[in-house]
Amino acid sequence: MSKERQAHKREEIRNLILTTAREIISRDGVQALSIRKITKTIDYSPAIVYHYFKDKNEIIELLVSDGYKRILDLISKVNKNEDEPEKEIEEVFLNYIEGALSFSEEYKAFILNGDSEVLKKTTVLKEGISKISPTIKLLTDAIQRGIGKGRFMPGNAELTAQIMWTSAFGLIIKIIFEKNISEQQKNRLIEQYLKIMFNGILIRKEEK
Amino acid sequence: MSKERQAHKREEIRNLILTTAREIISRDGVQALSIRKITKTIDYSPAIVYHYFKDKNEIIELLVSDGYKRILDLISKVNKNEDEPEKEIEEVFLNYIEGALSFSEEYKAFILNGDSEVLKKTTVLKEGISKISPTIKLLTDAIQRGIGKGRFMPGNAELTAQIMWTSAFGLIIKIIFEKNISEQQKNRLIEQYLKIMFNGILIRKEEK
Amino acid sequence: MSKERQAHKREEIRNLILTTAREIISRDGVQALSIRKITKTIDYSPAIVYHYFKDKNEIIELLVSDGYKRILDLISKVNKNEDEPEKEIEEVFLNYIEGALSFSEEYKAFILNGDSEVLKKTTVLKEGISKISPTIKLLTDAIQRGIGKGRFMPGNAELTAQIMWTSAFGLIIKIIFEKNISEQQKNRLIEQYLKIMFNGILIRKEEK
Amino acid sequence: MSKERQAHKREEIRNLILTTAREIISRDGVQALSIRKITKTIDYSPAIVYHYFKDKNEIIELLVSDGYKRILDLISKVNKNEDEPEKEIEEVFLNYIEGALSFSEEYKAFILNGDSEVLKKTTVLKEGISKISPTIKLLTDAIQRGIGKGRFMPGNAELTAQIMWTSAFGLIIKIIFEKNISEQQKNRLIEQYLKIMFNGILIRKEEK
DNA sequence: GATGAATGAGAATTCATTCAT
DNA sequence: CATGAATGAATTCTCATTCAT
Repeated sequence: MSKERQAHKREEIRNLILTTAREIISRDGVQALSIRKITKTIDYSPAIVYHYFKDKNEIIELLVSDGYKRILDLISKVNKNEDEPEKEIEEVFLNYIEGALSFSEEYKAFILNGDSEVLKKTTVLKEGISKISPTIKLLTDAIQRGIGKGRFMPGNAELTAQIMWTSAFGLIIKIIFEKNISEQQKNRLIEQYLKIMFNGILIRKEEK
Repeated sequence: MSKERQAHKREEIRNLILTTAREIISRDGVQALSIRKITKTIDYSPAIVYHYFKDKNEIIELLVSDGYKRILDLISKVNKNEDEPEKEIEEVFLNYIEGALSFSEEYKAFILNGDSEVLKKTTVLKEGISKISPTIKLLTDAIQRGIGKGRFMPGNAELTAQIMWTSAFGLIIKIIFEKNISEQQKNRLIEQYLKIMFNGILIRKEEK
Repeated sequence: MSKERQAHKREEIRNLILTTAREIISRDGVQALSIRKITKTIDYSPAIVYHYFKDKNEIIELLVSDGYKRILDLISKVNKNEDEPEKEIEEVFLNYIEGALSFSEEYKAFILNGDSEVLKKTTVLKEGISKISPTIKLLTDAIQRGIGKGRFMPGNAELTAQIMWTSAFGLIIKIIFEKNISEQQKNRLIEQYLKIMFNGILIRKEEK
Repeated sequence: MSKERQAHKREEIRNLILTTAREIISRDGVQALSIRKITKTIDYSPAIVYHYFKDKNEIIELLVSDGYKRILDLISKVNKNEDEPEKEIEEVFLNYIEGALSFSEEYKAFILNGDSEVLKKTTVLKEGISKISPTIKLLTDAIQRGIGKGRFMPGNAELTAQIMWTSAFGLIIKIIFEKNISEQQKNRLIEQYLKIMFNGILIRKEEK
């Protein structure tokens, strides 16, 4: 077998393991992942895993950072909109929500993973997180821009980003858990989410 | 021993088991609950559990529906405020958030439980849910009142209730998972949550 | 089954496990001891061990302290001999050597065990050990007495005790390893050991 | 590549494997030696070992008999001292003890190896061994010379050699096992060992 | 009503070894 | 000559559950 062929084969089995792991996590949650389950599915001996990965943790971490990257990609493709940052933010969240829902079980598994390694990457609420997390930074920047332009209410942009994010997150998780939500209802919810975020529910005095 | 006495004793041990299970879940999370841990704590043999419960799952389910009741209690104690429904809603959420955070591990276990039995009770997003779920009904009513009184923006009150609920839910879950959020930061986030819900982030044209 | 009967049965199985473990250690060394080997021998499932013992370590520790106790017993039965401490010391070593050889494999396993828990109990060479180890204390005291009485060469009694002990130890270990030493040769070696030791520490009449 | 060149290369890798194995044993003890550890260190695949050695055991045995040779070398370099054989013997033991301690893990592995092949080489206690083992022969001869010269107490020189050897052995093994012995205490112990040994076998002036 | 005994299944790893290439 | 793939057998330990008593 040629070297490329061999490397190819190797990569194939690595991917087989990763894919199987991902499927198990999607189906049963990350805590249900076990080496045995993986290898039973692909009809190999459990020891084979240690041929391709250091340990179970390496697999989880690979899957996590992969999922993380996918989510980042969803957001970073958004077009800058200098004049109307709300349009930009809307696009971010539409992308994010649609994307998360499209690989929902994985999203659920990772974002709700209590593992401290995973948590490091998914932290959102800490003060100053907008300097660390690319997602929150992107949001915070857009909000700050909106404030600067006099389009958004003045205030702490990071806090606003955090609430917008956790609110979207809550909606996504609920949609994932409640499996039978119709497409139509889903869209109405997303629309309402955006409406409230941008306008709130209160009619302000000045408006009267 | 009289029959009542016996029944009483029986009830006592059942409660002992349930209470211990609840403590373990609160401390270490639901996935750390094991029959052995329960019975070691109360100094009984593991087998005793099967005298009082079908299996481990029954215990978890009981705990979950109990937690559900407690959450409902948190909300239903809120004082009606006819003139300013937003005050009422604010109180609902403050109660709800504080309450959920005060027994956080239980809340997490309960609300993120994938079991279909449990899901029936925690459903929130379905259209028409405001006629079924007391929580959402309460919220929807208050919002409807606000709209009627011309204080809230017109629109679908149920949808608004759902978004407000899922948004609070997302914030709560994130606070629970990211263990090291300071009390101060927590309060700032809750405050910002309420501010956005009520006012949104956008400065509306009419306000200029 | 009566309570005593039950307790008896329990004790029986505990002992069965311990005895089997001891046999394995004697045959194959302490590092070859495994839960599976024990339970395969006694035809039980591996899990049973954890019914009777916390973990594998507890078994080893029990066996070790048991062996330790046995050795201590060998020595502590020795009669004090105030006028001629050398007689007393001789008896100590005769007892010790004979005793160690009578459960030789166990002695070997434990005394050569590199496990730090075990080492704590079998330490001999540290300065000041005569205040800790009963064995060395007993020896040191007797030697000190001999020095005081003008029968032994003056010097550091603890050091002397340590060398006498390690020398006996070396002899014992070698006898155990070289399985085919005849009874006669064994006795000649022990005799020679004592002869060298004593003529070494004893001040002979002519020197006075 | 020429045949010699090839053989040379082959020998080189063999030695690389052996050297690495020796290092692992010295560092972590013989029971920690594993094929994987060897080959990971030298950046080869585990399978390579089976090209050069039958199995893991062959490696250990080679290492052991090599260690034996090294110990022999330590002793055989000692200078003959016709007039004062005790000086010669002292040098032998000082060399032996220092040498053994300088590659302690190997010494331990070697001397405590229960393998019958190895035991043949390390036997010491059999009657008549002084005609077979070079070490004991060397010692016995020196002692015999001492007796002949009227400097040592008359008696069976082989037995004396055996006791001197096993006593040194016991001290060495204990020093190796009890890892934290200070250099100072070590030297005191060795000194005491020699003092006891010699005052034991030496006929002192007063006795003449 | 209570429990001790017992287990089968499963968890993650590690290891020496074989074999086709 | 060298190796990557693969495995079977071990290792310790945990757990939910059953059952005879």
